[in-house]
Amino acid sequence: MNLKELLNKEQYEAVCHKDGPLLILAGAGSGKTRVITYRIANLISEHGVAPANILAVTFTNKAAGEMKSRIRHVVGKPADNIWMSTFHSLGCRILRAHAEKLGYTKGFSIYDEDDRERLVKECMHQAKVNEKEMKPYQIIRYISDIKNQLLNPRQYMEMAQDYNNKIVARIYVVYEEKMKRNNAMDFDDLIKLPVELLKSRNDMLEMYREKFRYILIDEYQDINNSQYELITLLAKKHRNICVVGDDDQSIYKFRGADITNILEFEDDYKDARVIRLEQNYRSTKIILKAAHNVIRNNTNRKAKELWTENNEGEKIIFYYTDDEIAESEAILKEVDRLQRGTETQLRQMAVFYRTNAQSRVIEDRFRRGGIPYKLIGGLSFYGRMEIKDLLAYLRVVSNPQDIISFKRIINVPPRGIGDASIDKVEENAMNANLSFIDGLLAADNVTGVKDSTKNTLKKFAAFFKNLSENKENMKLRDLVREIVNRTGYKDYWKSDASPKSRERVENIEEFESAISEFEESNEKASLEDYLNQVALLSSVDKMDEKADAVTLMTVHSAKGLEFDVVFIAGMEEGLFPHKNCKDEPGGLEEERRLAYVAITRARKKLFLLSAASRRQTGTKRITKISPYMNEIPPELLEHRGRMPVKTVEEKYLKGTIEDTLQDMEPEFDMPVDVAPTYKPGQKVKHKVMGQGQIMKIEPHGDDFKLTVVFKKHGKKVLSANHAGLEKI
DNA sequence: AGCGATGTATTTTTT
DNA sequence: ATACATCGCT
Repeated sequence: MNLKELLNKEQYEAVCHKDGPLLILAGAGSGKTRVITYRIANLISEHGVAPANILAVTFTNKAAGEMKSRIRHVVGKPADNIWMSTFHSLGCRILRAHAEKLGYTKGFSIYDEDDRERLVKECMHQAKVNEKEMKPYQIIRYISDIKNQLLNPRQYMEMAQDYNNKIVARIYVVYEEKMKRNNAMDFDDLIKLPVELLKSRNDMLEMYREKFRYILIDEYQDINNSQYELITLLAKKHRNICVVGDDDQSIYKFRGADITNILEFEDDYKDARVIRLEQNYRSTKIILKAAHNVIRNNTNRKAKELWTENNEGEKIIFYYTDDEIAESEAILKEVDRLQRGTETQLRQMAVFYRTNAQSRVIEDRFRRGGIPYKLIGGLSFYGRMEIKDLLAYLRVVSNPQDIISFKRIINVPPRGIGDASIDKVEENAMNANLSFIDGLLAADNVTGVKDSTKNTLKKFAAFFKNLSENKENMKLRDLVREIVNRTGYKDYWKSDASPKSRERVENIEEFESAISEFEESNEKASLEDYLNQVALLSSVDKMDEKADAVTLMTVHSAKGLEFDVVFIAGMEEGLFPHKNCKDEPGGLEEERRLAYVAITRARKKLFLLSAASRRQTGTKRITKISPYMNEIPPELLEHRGRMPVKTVEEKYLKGTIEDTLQDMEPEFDMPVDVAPTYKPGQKVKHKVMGQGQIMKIEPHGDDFKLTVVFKKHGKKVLSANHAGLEKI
């Protein structure tokens, strides 16, 4: 392997660096993956480092798998001994080996946000917190933050000062108790608990420090506090830590990612070597220039500019459409044209959007237009209700302590078991110090539950107890078949002929074949392995590389990927940048980084789309073009679709009000049907002022403030209820 | 007690 | 639009 020929000067330096801390600042498309894989291969083949002594953390399991197979090409089978995965998979692997030391068993469940919310609701109930006071998902956010700070309930209790924090503290205590009783971990635990293990057990710390002599972390800019702690603990002794990242691509602040980790790496390791990769091999000059002109508006960043030897390329297309339907139409049209006209394959095209909700319209249009697509994230296969139900059935078998999963499926399909009965049985189990499943078996001791219900409960529990005891001897597929048939789950959906139910039956069958497939390709895998894999695979991991179809995904999911042609839909103020980011400190800068990430995914062709109006949660809103569009130099853009128009006011001052009626871009942020009587653009007549046009509607108490431009008197602000306007 | 129907608020992004 | 809670009916 002649590295000098394969790499540029900086890449070569990074690959050949052996011992000591190394920071690689790798811009978008600068060949980072290449550097990581060659560096690991080089450590093994040139420096004789044992693969088992290498730990590499990547952002997706897919990236890990790809790198591993490339390394295998160079060093062969020993590459399998490298620990290469995401942070959460790493944590899970450590915990599976040492669960008992922390008071869990190996079969612990991993709770996703959905399970967490169910649990939090129970906790709120138990801690006597009204759901109106704080919403469950807010509590989850708080708890997640607390766990990222590695705080236990007792520690947090002492710190909690203000009203909200005190409420959260009360719930957090109950939450942790219940999690432990359910033998369950959330995503945050998968990092927090390994840290606790290493901190409390010196033998464990020493063992893992000796094992992971060489550590490599990708996407370091998106690491949160607990992940930082974990890595720092492990790396402190040998200090062979190489981190790779780009401060301009930090987009996960909402889940605790802390950009200062990368900005301060050189303070943590004073002797750190720093290498910058600034040559871009991915995009055209025009795309790169546009990206730079957007990101340069951020103040909190390391100054830098990527460059490329690639072609100038084509102009970026700005597509302005009437509404989101027309937007999807435009995307479809362009996709179709590219697919026919050039050599671009569908798999080389992607549509990005800021929020998952935007995907539906695009999906519909693609489906009707006969263009195959793959949807990443959102309500994907594993997010479907029926699949989650089946997974809950499996989790009950794997972890009979998992009360949340039990409750999910205990009355699905309906067996006449209601909340009241469950509560009574659960309370009885608690008092008698029984597990939930044994509590069900002991249903006879409970008062106030019908005999028929008791029998159902007992039968139900006995069935799962039996499966749970025999799970080792059963094939996974048989386990699933047994569950699906014996619980009547499939028949339940089959009995209903609605298209929705038929789809569910199909999904159930697809699940059965998916599990068979898993079993065939992972012979030694247990039920627990399967459940872990399902819980920890990211949406991008589940992406089908082979299918020739257009990819639909959020900008967040797009990180680390690249496509020949990229469409970014919904370039509108309030959507991208999203309105919820306005109040958060640094929120707008983070949104801009998101835009930067989105733009830099494109190799050859970039489409940016805005719709003049958009329906959101049922109501239609007039939109404004995203400010990021103004940051891109106009000479890089080519316009398609309807023309952006000047404001009503501007037009009015120049011409007649009639001219403005056709094309206008009113400035308001109200649902159109909130003010039933008035609409922006509506021409009105006032007793004194005469003819005018409504430009802006804002809520004002129970009333609305109307901004009206009158022909004779210019702009006035009036109260909707008192102005006495007449529509004309 | 359990189920279905009606009314109402709404989550940006993800392991 | 959709999910979810609450309410009233069986």
